Amino acid sequence: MESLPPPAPPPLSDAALEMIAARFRALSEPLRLRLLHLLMERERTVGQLAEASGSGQANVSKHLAVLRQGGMVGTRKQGLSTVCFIADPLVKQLCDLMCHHLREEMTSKAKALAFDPRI
Amino acid sequence: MESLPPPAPPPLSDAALEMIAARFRALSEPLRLRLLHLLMERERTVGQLAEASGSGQANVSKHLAVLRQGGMVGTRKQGLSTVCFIADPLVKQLCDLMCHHLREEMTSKAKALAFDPRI
DNA sequence: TCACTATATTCTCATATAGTAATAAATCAA
DNA sequence: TTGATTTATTACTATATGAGAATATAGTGA
Repeated sequence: MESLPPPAPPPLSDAALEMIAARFRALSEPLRLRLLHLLMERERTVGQLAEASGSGQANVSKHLAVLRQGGMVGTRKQGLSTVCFIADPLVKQLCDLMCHHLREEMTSKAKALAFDPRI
Repeated sequence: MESLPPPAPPPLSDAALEMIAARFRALSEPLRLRLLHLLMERERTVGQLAEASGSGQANVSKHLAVLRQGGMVGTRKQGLSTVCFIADPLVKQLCDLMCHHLREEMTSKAKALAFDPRI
């Protein structure tokens, strides 16, 4: 069983690390996070995402391809349009965790500033 | 309380998205994940991480700088050495979640293959 | 069939990043 | 001080990636 120190993490092959890294990489672009955020609200077509995000159609389409390949976004054809939706609820958990991470760091930095407010 | 549709996500500024993306980006490299994985086992010096990861010293040092800047790894000087450690337990949660995400996709793909084992 | 529309793809360019080698900086021992 | 050791930094190269323009593809309707 586990002894006192941190439970030993399971071994991880290079291939597994590469796959995990690829998924984090899919979440490492602001525009892709913006698209995911918009999709958490409701399903949208590619065109709607382009307009709502303020980015070009080609660019949005390419970023959506990355998210689709990462298993985070799904699509279905509806007439001419491509309707996009969040395919994996884990995406929201990941982003929430990261937001929490960020918030913690910001508040700790704010505290540090409060101790020395000469800037 | 919550109504039926997905709870509306809070608004997110471009600046916030950029910061979140930067943190995911820090986790988007296989070598950095390898370093984190080694550090989950126990604290290690830069040199130990270089040897254990099989990468060069300069490269490991640069990747550690990224992880430190992302608030994921902390360091302290101990004589000549720099001892590195996981600074934020959230890192493990994030990686566990992503592993889970990956595992789900793999098993679903495996099932898909099992339905048509002609390859 | 012929436009028209929505999306995907390709091409090109600029920028970012990983890796390595060389070097600088800091610490310890003799 | 001199020399050895550990880490950080810099310079360089190769590759990856984001953005936009142009084009291709496919569905829709006249």
